[in-house]
Amino acid sequence: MDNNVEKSEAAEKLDTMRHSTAHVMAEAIQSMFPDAKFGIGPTIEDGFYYDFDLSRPLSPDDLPVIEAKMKEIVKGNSAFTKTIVTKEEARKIFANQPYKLELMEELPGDEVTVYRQGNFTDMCRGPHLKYTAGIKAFKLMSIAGAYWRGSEKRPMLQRIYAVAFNNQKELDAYLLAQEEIKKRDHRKIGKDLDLFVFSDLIGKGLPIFTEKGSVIRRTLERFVVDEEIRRGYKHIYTPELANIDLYKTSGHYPYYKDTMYPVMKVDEEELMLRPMTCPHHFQYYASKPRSYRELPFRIAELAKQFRYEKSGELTGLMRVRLFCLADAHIICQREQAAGELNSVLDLIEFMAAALGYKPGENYRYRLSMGDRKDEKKYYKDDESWDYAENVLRQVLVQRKANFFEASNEAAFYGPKIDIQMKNVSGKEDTAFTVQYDFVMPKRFKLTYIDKDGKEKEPIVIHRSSIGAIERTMAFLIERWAGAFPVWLSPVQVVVVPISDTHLEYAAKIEAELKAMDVRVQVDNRNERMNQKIREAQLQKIPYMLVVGDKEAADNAVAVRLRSGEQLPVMPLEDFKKKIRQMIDDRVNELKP
RNA sequence: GCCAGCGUAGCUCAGUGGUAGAGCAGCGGUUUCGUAAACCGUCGGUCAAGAGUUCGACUCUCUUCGCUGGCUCCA
Repeated sequence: MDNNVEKSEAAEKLDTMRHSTAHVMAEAIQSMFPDAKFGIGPTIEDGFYYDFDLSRPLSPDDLPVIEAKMKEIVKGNSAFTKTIVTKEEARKIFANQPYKLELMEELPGDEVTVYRQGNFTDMCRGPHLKYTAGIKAFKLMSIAGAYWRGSEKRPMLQRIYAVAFNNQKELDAYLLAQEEIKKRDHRKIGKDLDLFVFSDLIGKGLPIFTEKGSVIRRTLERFVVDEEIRRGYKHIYTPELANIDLYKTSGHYPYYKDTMYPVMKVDEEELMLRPMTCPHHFQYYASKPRSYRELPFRIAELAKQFRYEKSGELTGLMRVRLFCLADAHIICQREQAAGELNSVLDLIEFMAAALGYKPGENYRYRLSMGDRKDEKKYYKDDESWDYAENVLRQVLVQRKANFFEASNEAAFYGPKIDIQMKNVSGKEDTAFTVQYDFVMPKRFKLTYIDKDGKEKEPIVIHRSSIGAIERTMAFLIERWAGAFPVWLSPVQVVVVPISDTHLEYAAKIEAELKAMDVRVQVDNRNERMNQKIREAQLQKIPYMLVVGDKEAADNAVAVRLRSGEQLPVMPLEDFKKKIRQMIDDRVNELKP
């Protein structure tokens, strides 16, 4: 407990120092650009940023100059002084600072606090250090454009991102850690391990999965389909192209227009590439009258979806323009919702565990609520919203799930539970999602005949078990830094014959492992064993079987793990049994 | 899409107004090897594309395309 309090005090001190560093950066900017207009300069994880409106664009070459100026200011050791002024006075002080004025007018009360150091004055809640010399170790990292107040319709300011720490050692450690993080980037590993590529002729945001990448993808897809069928889903195929009226009926069209590809006119029809699967699945449900006995009606599909993403939003496999969602829609009675939600979360947790994700550590739940006041964005039906939000929350609470709530993150048709995962650079993204929907059944007039013979309206749960395959692969690559669990490894075993005389025995091993569906290769190139081992290591192949005279004579294998560890020589039959079991059990360790 | 930066061989990178370089990979040999790089030879680039400035452009300017970091958006 005490430890925690101390920690949070230390964190607060660090936060104050970072915020003061932001002011010093602003002062440096002011000295270089006397007519600079200042936006906001908050602290963020590891540091801070500040937004400026300047007479010319900043270039990365400016950063060292600004940094030097900042160091001068720190050395000058001027005091941070706090004054409370009336808004009337503040309007005079910030007469040339339109952004500050805009912010001030929105603050409650008649007074604002103003901090000054040197000849720089800023409107700021504080707190700040006493003197600039309290600033220890910082580094300006990058410049970026950022819309004022996050709105595309407002001017774009120039933002400088910076990090700051208590001492140089911590800063160095941070920078080193950043280097390590870059090495895990799925785009780099995707290239190194030859998992996916892009072609300018095909188009941006449209990846090609190489043979190796396709092995991973196929393995994931089979895993999902098999597991879902086992859990009572009907796995189906629906068209990736549909009449525009389908999305007008669903109500998606007005919300999704901007992310849908343009209409294709074919004869008298207007067709669209689908941006989502739900309406397709509803058409299957609606193909004939349904009984309450058929509910919950669980429809699943590995569904390709097409969404126009702005070019600047595309990132490797993380964000693409065509993705394959492990999608499903559960049509059920309202009273069945809690039970179904629990099964869905069971499935999701099962899948996540198989991929090596631990709840709380690698992912957390976000209960995403709607903003009832925003009637343009969310369907109006307070009773249904209340019911749905309560069911979702109750399920999470009862499961003792690690979750937090977020407002204004729901779908237009209902609240949802998002499974939030951090990518390698700490950016959190929605990996999977579970949505409660009380709108679509009305739109599509979905019904079932209840016990009493009357038609009733079901609700729908939209859910994804492992999300979009592309994004999930991106997360997986970064999670394992390319050293995938055996069951996912594109090549599971490489046989390394010591010399040409062992090629025959190597081929025999290959044939036997292949016969039991193990992904195996013999490295029969004219290279030295060391070279072959090195390359297998770099390719992160889990098992290397080194075979020479001894092994051939005993029908044995010397097993080297990609960790570098060497297992005692074992009979080939033993290795076969072991690896088969490792794959079947989807074990995340290599050592049997 | 917006702001800034980057784009040299399959990969990693050097070169900065005077007709393009290295290592690895590839290919051809030699070598037959006990746990992370054998040796020799050789192929490979209209320096992202197009236009302009210049006696001359990979190098300077503009446009387009792609990528990166952000913003906006998102599975």
